[in-house]
Amino acid sequence: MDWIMDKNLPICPQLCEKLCMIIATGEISPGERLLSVREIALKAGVNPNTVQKSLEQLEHKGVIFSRRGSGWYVSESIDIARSVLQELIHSKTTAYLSDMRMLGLNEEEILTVIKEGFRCD
Amino acid sequence: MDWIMDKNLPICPQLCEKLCMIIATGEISPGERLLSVREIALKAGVNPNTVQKSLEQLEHKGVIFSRRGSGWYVSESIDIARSVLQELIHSKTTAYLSDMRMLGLNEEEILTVIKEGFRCD
DNA sequence: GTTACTGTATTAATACAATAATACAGATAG
DNA sequence: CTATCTGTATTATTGTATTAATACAGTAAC
Repeated sequence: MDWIMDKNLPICPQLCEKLCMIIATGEISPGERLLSVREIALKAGVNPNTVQKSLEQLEHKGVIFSRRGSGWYVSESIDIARSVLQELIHSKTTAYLSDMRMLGLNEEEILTVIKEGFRCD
Repeated sequence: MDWIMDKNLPICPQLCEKLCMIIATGEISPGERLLSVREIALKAGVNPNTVQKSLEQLEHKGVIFSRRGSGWYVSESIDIARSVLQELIHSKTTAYLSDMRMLGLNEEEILTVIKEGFRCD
């Protein structure tokens, strides 16, 4: 995991997504401990308060839980993390398609620009 | 043109996109006058200052120009507006593809979620 | 020339995200 | 027990987007 953040976009959701990926892919298993708030903040180059906020949001969704004074731990199942990612994929796709239609593209044209995007990296 | 804004997203770029669409589609022709700053603000339900800022950004790109005391007018060519839209399509697509890869999807899976998105509206 | 419309500029207030700097309390290893 | 690591909470500050309320100057119609 690279912990490279885009400083032009909101930090908090970026952190949530990265942490979810780590958990959904099994890089950290259920019951295992995450890096500490301060360690994540250091690695990502962001404020500990922002990390704390992200962790609390994931806790609210049931992805992780905290033991005060000990650390943050992955919940018993990674299905929650996976469904959070699925929800993200769905909402981002819906927003993208809405944008493209707003910009005057039909379905065929959308597929064309997507495939063009595949070639240009 | 509907002038319905998403209050959860930044207003200024939304206005720029809408105005660009109006011009690129020929709804207002080169040399023709746009609605006044205050009229747009009223129709879109936003602040006149925000409209002003959007118009200045489009002026900087050469899409429109202003005549003080008279109004805002579409530039002689609509090619500029069209290229601005093309640039928007490209950057939004690049950002979307980057997101999807960050979320662990490969090209085939991206095409799948796009086509699913077509069905669900 | 007056009126009513334009664009333009300025200042203040509000809301929010993120940072910064602490402080405190629980956990754990020595 | 103590030191040091944890999470947690609080307050202040910064930067940005937006709103709000004006004020001023140019344009156009009458």
